[in-house]
Amino acid sequence: MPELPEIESLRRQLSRVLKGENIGKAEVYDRKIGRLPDLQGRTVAAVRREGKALWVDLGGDLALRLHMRMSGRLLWRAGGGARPAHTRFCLFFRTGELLCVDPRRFATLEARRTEEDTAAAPDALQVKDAAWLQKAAQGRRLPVKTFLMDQRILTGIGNIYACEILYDAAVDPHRAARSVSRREWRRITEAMARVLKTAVKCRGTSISDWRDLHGEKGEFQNRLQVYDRSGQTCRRCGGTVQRTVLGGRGTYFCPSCQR
DNA sequence: CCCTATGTTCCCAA
DNA sequence: CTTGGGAACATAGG
Repeated sequence: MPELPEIESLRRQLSRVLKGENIGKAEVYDRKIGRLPDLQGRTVAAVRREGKALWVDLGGDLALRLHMRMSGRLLWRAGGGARPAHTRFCLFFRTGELLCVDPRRFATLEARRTEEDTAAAPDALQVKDAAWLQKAAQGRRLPVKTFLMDQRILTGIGNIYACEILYDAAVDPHRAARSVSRREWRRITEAMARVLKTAVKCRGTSISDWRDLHGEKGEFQNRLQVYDRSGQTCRRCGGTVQRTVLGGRGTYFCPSCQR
């Protein structure tokens, strides 16, 4: 479920709660999520984000890499108590517990060496160069929306924010990436920064079950312009928001003002 | 039974 | 070899 703004919200909250704290023990309840070495006594040095993945640096060369995929959630609680359904692992600290809950079991957890952090593609919040995007899109016939969601090109954008960004930029998500003009790439670049920064400030989009580290809803669902609004009136031009499918994902856009 | 779901990866055909 | 589309992964909810 989580995209860049949701993961960035988790990162900030995790950093505040975990930095400098020592791990008492780690328990994995679902082997499918991954395996862990003995982490007893390890200290959290930093929490970083790489696209939609979280890195928990544990000093030395050791780090945990966590990816929430579709339904993963992290929950911090000061006290103990019964584990929620679908809890996949737990890290215990003197100050509380960090639980990972993931109904669909797509999330991944791995212990890795810090140097294995091989960030190849730039973070969507760092991309400010329309010319660079246009170059990357050169010759590509795939829909511009699918292009923006390709984590090998740039990282962090998922289905909701791809829809919102293209709406903000007034570009039709079906357009072949290579057909997008420089002016349109400029609009997309600006929309990307605007939408993602605002969504981070709102601590993400709680459309169904996204909750932050402390179980709180985000606020960006109140500011969505197209996502999940099919059949409703476009706030910009009065047209009707349509839903189509691109790359197997529900895609929302306004055919009258996104060209 | 059908469809949908904030993600990634694999397979296949062109 | 590259590109793009679709299925698969696993589970819950409407």
